[in-house]
Amino acid sequence: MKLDDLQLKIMTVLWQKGEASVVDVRKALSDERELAITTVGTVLSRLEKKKIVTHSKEGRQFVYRPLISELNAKSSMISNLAERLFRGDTRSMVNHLISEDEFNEADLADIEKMIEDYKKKRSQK
Amino acid sequence: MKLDDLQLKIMTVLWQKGEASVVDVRKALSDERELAITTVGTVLSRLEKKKIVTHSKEGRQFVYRPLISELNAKSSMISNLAERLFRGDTRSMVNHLISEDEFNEADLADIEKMIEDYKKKRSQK
DNA sequence: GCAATAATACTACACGTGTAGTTAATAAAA
DNA sequence: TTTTATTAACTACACGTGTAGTATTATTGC
Repeated sequence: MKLDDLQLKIMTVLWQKGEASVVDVRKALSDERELAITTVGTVLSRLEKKKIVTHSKEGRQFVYRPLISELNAKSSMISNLAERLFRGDTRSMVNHLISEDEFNEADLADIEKMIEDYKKKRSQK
Repeated sequence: MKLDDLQLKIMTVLWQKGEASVVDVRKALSDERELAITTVGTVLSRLEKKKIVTHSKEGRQFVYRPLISELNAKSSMISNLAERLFRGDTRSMVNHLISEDEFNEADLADIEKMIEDYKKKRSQK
């Protein structure tokens, strides 16, 4: 799956709120960008055509809900990039992040902790 | 910077070979996709317009060379995604990879080793 | 009941990209 | 020298996306 910029912004609002009307979405984004209501509406119906969201009627207005989870969407987008950049080898992607992304000591320690935590969690499952 | 699918494929060839003519690029990609020479040419000149590659004349044909390194391009694309998905927090991206990407024990060990190696390398610089 | 308002539906347009055909220029072959 | 092959330039078109105006429909306040 692939979400372009505005699409992702809008999905983020839906994930955050659980559900939202066109007006809600527009308002949620108003800090960073001033969009016409129709713009938000258009994008939302396109997302619906692609089965990424759905809507139900609440009075006279549509309330949209995501059909895919944030986690899934992110995973999918990350895998997609890993596919494109590292022939699907996500380990290489992690390696790139570690060795090129200017993490400081503390960040690295954090990451090591994440790994330990994850190992622990997994072993007890 | 942003490279779409075919663009990235073509850049990958250039990075690999250092430089290549339109015919070379086409041939290098011929295993996975059969493209018209003009298609490759069109994409290459668009990339040139965007200052991502340049060319020089070799006899009657153009030889293209990348203007940006593979490492830079990848970093940029990864940062871009991290920006979009995690508000720029690459640590979160690593965390997502670790906890959602179904790494096995060996992978995790690998990653820990990468971190150690990187730390070591950095400390002696 | 009618006018104003609010909401969605429909239409439109620019831009980047993938894709490739057609044309023009040039070099090689006959 | 004329024909043929090679190469790049130009043109074209479909598709997805961002963006929003206009039209239509439904609601509500008077």
